Formats: sequence, C-alpha cells, structure tokens
Amino acid sequence: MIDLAILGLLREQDLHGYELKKRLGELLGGRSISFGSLYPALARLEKGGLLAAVDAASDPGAPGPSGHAHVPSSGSLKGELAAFRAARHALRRGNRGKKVYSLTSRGMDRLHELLNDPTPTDDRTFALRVAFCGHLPPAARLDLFERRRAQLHIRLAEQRQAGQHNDSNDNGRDHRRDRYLRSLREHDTQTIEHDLAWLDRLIAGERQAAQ
Amino acid sequence: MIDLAILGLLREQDLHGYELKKRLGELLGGRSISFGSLYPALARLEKGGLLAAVDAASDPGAPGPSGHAHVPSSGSLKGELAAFRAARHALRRGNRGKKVYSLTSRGMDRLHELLNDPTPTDDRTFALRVAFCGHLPPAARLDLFERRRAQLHIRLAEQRQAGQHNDSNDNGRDHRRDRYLRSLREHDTQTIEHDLAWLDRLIAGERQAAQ
DNA sequence: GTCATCATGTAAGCCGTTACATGATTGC
DNA sequence: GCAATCATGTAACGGCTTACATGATGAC
Repeated sequence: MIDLAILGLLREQDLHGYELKKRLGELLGGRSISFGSLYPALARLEKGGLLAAVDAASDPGAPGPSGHAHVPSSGSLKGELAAFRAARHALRRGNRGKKVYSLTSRGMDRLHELLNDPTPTDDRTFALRVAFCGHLPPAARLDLFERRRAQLHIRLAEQRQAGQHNDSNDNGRDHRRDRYLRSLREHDTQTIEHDLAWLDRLIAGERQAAQ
Repeated sequence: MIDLAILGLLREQDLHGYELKKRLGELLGGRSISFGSLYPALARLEKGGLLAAVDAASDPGAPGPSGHAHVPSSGSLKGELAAFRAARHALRRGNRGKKVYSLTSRGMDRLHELLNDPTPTDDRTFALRVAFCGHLPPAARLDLFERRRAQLHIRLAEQRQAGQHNDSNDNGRDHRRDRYLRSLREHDTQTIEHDLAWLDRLIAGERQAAQ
C-alpha cells in the first residue's frame, strides 16, 4: 500500500518525504501514514533501485543549490558524528536537509505492476489505484473497475444473506434492542450500493471513451 | 478492537471461538478477523478475568455433556501428548473440542469502558460500537453519535479544503488526466455526507426517544 | 536568540495476518 | 473408512504506529 502511494505520487513530480506525506494525507482524506513508516519505506525503495535521490530540482521548495561541505573537525564525539553526517549529506544531497526522490524506470514498472495486480485488495488500496489510474491504458483501467465491481457485488450478497437469519426468537423486548444493529447493517448495504453506483458511472465513462 | 468485538458478542450469548468468528464476520460484512488473532485474544481475556470458560451450556451447539477422560497411556511420545491434552480438556471443558466462553462482571465493566471511551476511533470500531450500543444508557449513546458526527464534520472540512488548491498549472492536457482523482474525491465527500445523514437520523431518533 | 515549522531518521512495540499443526464430529 | 467441516491452538512475520532523537530554516 505504502509503495503504491509513494510511487504513484512520485510519478507526477519529484518530492521529498515530508511533502510526500502531506500530499498523501490529502489523497486519503486526512488519515495519512506516519513518518516512522514513510522514511524506512523510501530508504527501502531507493535501495531497491525504484527511486533515486536527485539534486533538488526546481519544483519542490527553494531552487538554489550551493553545496559546499566544509568540515570543522572538532574533537568531541558529537562533533565527529555531525561532521560525518554533514559529509554524507553533501555527497547525497544538493545543499540542505531535504532529500528529493525521483522515480526510476524500474520504479515505473513496479507502479504499473501494482496498479495491474488482479488480486482483490482493501478499500484504501483501491482508492489509491483510482487516484493513479489515469496513467493506465484504458483496457487496464476498465479491468480495474470491473474487478472491483465484482468484489462489491459479492460483499453485497453476503451482507444480504447475513441479514436473513435475523433472530428466530423474536420475542418483543428483543425487537427494540438490536434496532441499532439493523440500522448499521442497512447503512452498510446502502454504502456498498453507493460505491457500486459510482463504479457503474466510471465504467460507463470508460465505455463511452472507448468508442 | 478485537476485545470490543469479543466482549460485545459474548454479552448477548455464551459462545465458543469458532462461532464467535462467524458472527463477527456477519457483523463486519465478510471481512472477519483470523483465528490466529482470535484465539490468543480469548486466552488473554480469560487470563485477565474478563471471560470465563464455562461447561457448555444449552445454547451453542449440542447440549449433552458426558465428560469422562479415560487415558489409555500408550508409550509413544505422540500418545503421551494426546493423553495430556485429553486430560487438560477434561479439566477445562464439558465433553468435546469446544470451549465455550462467558462474560464475567469484570468483562462487562470493560465492555462499557470500551463503548464509552471518548477518544476518536477508526470506522470499524465505530461500527462495532453502534452494533453494541443498544445496551448503553441513552445519554451515552447520544454522546457516541455526536462525537462521531463532530469527527466526520472535521473530515469533511479537510476534504473540501484539500480539494481547493487544485493544480494551479491548469494547462489543457492535465485537465483530462486527474479526472479520476477528482471523481474519487467527490465520491469520498459524498460518502462522508451519507454517513453524516445516517448519524443525523440516529441522533434524531435518540432525541425523540428521550421525550 | 529563540520558537515554530520543516525535515529526516531510529527503536520499540502493537495488532493483525498467513501458514502450520492437531484433533474431534458428522455424513456418506 | 474417508472426507468435509468444526474446532483450537502456535510460530513467524509484516506493516504501521508512537515515541524518541536530531538538526536546519525562517520569522519575529
């Protein structure tokens, strides 16, 4: 999930981690991922050759690179550590704290792999796929939508079936008690139907565009 | 989350783990929890005194207890193990594989604690709370609904705000590309509004019942 | 010069999953 | 007797969170 999010966002534009997190928060409606999960993921993807740290391009943040790493070489342990870090930073980055990532061609391949993966996924992942599916060939996009539709149809059937065998012992007082349970189920059903209607609209749009 | 689910379901009726999982699956619409998570949770709750294993009551499954553990005492390691297990089973359970749990008074307290906890939670947990809120005093129930409503209002505001600064560089081709992103956001917004409308209905019902 | 924000990372731990292992019950 | 299902558990691992630690930049 996190890989899909990162690769998808970087496809549009080179970004550093902090900015990436903000964008992702907007994409998923507030509930973003945490730094503790984002930065290790970025490191992993970079190590795997799917991302590359680039010399801060014009787009994200301040433009002027002026990288010169003069190391004062103090005696303290802390000083040594800081110097080491500064040197490492100077090697890898343009000028300052930011580390801007760019999608490599392998990363692009991986993104398409993740978008086309036919195994059913959770709601969040599907949302991400929709967000990034504009880059997909129309046929793959249609597939994505239809797979999701099938999945939701199954869910809906299960939901209805579960609603069937409602309390055989229907003795008065009980009637009022699980009123909330029934309301919940009804609402869930409607939510799925709402999702299905949306998917149908998307699919109709695709078919229309195909002509 | 899993604690809430277990305690809430056991409040209605004594159940064994396997049955519990099935009910939970119905409650959450298909996507149940796994055994690998359920059984350890049951063990933990039993150890904590929130649940107690009872001698299979009349309700869940076959009624007749006839527990007699005659141990053949074979020489093999496997045999010893089996015998040990059988003995352990005989001590703890009525007659067969099933281990039926019952909610203790401490478990009941914990359930109310979980239902009344005012910290905002994820959607799944809220669904569970609604499913079990029939046991709550009306005021607590109303509180639950209104806290959720406030939470959703915030989400909705964030959503709208995120939708504001849409691509300042609105140059033609771009227009068509993130059509899917916009559709997704619109759908998300509608979903939240749908949830809010439901909550409003629930709250109205509570106020009406309060009179 | 200090405070808020930007920015990157590490460590510990929680919560859940899949895969594995075992055995009882029931229907044919 | 054999298979499907019911039933309970353990072990390994994955992904994400919180809390912690560090430092740069900019505004006042």
